[in-house]
Amino acid sequence: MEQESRDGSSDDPQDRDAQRDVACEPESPAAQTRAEGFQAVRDAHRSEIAEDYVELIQELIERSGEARPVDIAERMGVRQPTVAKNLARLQRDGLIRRERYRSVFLTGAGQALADVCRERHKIVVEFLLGLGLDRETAEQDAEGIEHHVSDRTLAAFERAVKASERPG
Amino acid sequence: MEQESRDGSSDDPQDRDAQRDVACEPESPAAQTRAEGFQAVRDAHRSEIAEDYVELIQELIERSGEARPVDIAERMGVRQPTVAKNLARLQRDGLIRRERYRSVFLTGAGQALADVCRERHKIVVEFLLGLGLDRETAEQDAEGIEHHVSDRTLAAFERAVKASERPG
DNA sequence: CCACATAGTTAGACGTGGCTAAGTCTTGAT
DNA sequence: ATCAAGACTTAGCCACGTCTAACTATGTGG
Ligand SMILES: [Mn+2]
Ligand SMILES: [Mn+2]
Ligand SMILES: [Mn+2]
Ligand SMILES: [Mn+2]
Repeated sequence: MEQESRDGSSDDPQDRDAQRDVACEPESPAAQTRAEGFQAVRDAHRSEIAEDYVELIQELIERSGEARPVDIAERMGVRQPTVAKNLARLQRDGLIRRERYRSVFLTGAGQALADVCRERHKIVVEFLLGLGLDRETAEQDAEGIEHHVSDRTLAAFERAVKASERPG
Repeated sequence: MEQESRDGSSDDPQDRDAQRDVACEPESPAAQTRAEGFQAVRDAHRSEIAEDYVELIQELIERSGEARPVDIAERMGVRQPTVAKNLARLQRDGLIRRERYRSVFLTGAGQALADVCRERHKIVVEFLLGLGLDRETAEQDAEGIEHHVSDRTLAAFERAVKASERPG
């Protein structure tokens, strides 16, 4: 149970991982590379609420003229005080404007974020539909997947959507 | 700013959403369906740590004979006390066994979960690779996406992987 | 056999994001 | 003009998941 006993001859704690990687099976990312992946997931989680809220707020405003907390709560599937707290964070982060007892509006930054998220959401949904999934499954899975799709992967999704729409 | 003013004639609060859906643009899930999607994402987030940990623990045991907290911490990209707390939750939930100052082992339930997660992880990675992504991007995005892929979507991914491997 | 490096634990802080209960504001109906 | 219903806020609770600082156990090597 001591840090060098499994690696053999190394005296330097720095090269433990390199040693372990060559000593074992071929397919495994370096520990640090792996850690970056998990870090990226944690980062995505921190922006997820903001992204989903501004997207929904934008849609509510377009479709019904205003975004009321009660409607946000219903569509997010949470209680009103939860929405209140999250809206306070969005305001703190400069994504929305609001006055007490009034509906919510997007700032410029909020609009910009909403535009990006809506487009990304649309691409992910269409990609999943192209795989043959029903709309409800596509929508539900996209709601989670969208936050974990890198630019490269989103581009790949977009290519696949175009490829299956154009020549079809 | 009152709950019925936009829907027209309804007196019954229950059918607000149906009314709104027909009144506006065609493509938008019902509020409740949408809420289920967000709920599914929140549920996935609650099991995510457990899934990634048991998967990593299984791999460490297979590759080096034991799973030490310090190695988990390095690969997860977090500090040791974070691992300690998460392992305590895993133990509470019956996924791992451990004694103080010793390494970690999976229970039967932990093994079963790890098996499922590893297989799912592999399918998602291979699917992304099949889209033409580099291995590092595929691994990193898969680390997040894997937790938001329903059974149906996973099956679709698997079909796509087989289709691109077999005839190629 | 003992010291020291390393691993592991504990304590305590913090922010997020959920909830309930209870209060306050607004507004349409009477 | 009032009032009741619904929307919004506030207060306070909780669990999770991250961190730092400080302490304790382990086991190897001198
Ligand atoms: Mn989403
Ligand atoms: Mn979305
Ligand atoms: Mn993962
Ligand atoms: Mn994984």
